[in-house]
Amino acid sequence: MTTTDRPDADLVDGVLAALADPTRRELLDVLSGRGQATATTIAAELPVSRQAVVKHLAVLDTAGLVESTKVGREVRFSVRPEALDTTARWMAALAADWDRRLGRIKRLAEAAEAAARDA
Amino acid sequence: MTTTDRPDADLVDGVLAALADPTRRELLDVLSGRGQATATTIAAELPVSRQAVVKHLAVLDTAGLVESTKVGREVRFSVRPEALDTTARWMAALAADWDRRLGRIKRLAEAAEAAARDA
DNA sequence: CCGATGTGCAACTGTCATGTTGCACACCAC
DNA sequence: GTGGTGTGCAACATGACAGTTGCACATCGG
Repeated sequence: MTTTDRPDADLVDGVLAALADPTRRELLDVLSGRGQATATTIAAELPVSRQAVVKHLAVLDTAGLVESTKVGREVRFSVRPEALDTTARWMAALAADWDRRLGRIKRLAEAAEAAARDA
Repeated sequence: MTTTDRPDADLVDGVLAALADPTRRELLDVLSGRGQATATTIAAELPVSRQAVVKHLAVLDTAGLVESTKVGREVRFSVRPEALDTTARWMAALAADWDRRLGRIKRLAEAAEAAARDA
């Protein structure tokens, strides 16, 4: 069960890449707090230009972390938890996998030590 | 409960930044499979040089995802699940938070619609 | 129709991370 | 000691990305 074998590898890849940027995480905080917001609105609360926000939102959209709706001449964005949830589960499974393997290694080491004692 | 308020913000930041790189994730797969490995050993299984692996391991070490032990003239690395587990929990909590807020927004919207119907 | 506001697109710059190569140094076995 | 193997350090090229600015286009209110 390696990382790349999992079917949602692409999804996880996108989410991790998106969340790696602190500005994007802050942006998501603002957005999740408002429920709905446009790029212009969000930019007013962040130390970056509107265009920077637009680009970040594009990345987040590709990653499936936000969705957009056109209302008249403005585009309202909102948060989408599914991809985040999937990635969280992936990560928890990976951590459990590491734990399992470490336990196995440890048992093997102990067995080898016991064998060495007997020799 | 915003993202940056959480006490392990630095830890999460490091882990996310580290896991954002596909090569590092592949490296971690190799390492978790072997239990123990040196930079040279890992580089033999990846399409990058030993020096590249060394740099990646440095990042992973800073993020708390691996630990190193000097044995003679070689440095053996192994995986460390704690930081990964913490980040997984952080992410699950964030997803739950988004869900909660979306539910609240939805209820407010329905209430507003009902009020508009009455008017 | 017309000014105002919001959005989309494109070019440009600076910066940072990845990956490489070359060399010096430390350690193990014989 | 000596050759081989493993590691550390430094300089360098390069590619990706964040962020900015400027301008064109669409849309709403009066």
